[in-house]
Amino acid sequence: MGTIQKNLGLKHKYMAYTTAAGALAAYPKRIPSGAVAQKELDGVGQKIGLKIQEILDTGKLKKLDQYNSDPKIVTLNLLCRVTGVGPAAARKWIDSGVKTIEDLKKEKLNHHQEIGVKYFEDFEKRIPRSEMQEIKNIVKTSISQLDQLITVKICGSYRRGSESSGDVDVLITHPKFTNEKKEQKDTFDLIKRIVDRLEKIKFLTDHLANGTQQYMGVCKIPKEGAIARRIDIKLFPKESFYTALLHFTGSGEHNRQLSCIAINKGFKLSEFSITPVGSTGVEGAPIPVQSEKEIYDILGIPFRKPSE
DNA sequence: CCGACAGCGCATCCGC
DNA sequence: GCGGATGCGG
DNA sequence: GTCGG
Repeated sequence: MGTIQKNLGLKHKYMAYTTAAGALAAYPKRIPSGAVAQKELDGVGQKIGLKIQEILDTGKLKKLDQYNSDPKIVTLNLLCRVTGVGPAAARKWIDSGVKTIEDLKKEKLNHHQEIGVKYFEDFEKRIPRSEMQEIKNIVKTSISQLDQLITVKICGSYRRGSESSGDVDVLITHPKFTNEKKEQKDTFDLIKRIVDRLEKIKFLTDHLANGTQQYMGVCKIPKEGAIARRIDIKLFPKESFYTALLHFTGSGEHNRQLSCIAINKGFKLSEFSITPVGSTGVEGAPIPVQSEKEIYDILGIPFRKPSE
């Protein structure tokens, strides 16, 4: 239900379904009824409570079956799997008769969508940890040849120790790239130089977005039969690096927990900084941190490695 | 009853 | 050509 | 869709 709401353009309903599902999954006991679910679980209200009851009673959900038997919804869900295609573009094409990915190839697409269609199958394949390690080696080696001072971290589920990942999330920083010198970022142009280099060795094959702070593109291990992978490279000023590292290592659930703890203890934690928040709600200057552990220390909770 | 639900970088579109 | 709005992604 | 002001 959540995915459908998202593809319809109702992203907050999507969030509502996602949190409700998360609460349900995290609940240690069996839920005997929709009413109990609504009472016990944060994020489950009347409507979802009734849906839970229906599933308990009948084993299915009428509303969901209705959606799944609606050809427009089925096509919507298909088209939205293409990266670069969202609710607005999908709706437009469905109205003009597009039904399949093959149909989509004949439409006028922007660059991002062209790449999305080109690698449609590849992008849905998981990346085994062994391949992530190969990718990490290529990226690290190549970047260190460019400038030894650049710090490179592969984040996401890989950093948490997962046996497979959905994409490659690379975080970088440089001691000379600070908030103060950020204004010169266009001349500094670290990302562009890195992208050039990785392109030259045939690692990056296509680009989706190529800015001064953020790159999104496609990479392949340069060997026969390799699968195309989505890769992001993000540059953070050194003051923000460890909060960013924490944030992009996740998980999303872990981020929400930390954020909640931070608020309770009078801080605000984001990917950019950790700041004190006074009782009046006024936000203070960011607290400098030089490791992830220091952030845990500030929050007064024991440090847990990403893999925990 | 009604707004928040994160905020932002990049590509592209739109109006001028 | 330019500034702002929109779509999209993570 | 859910929560909270």
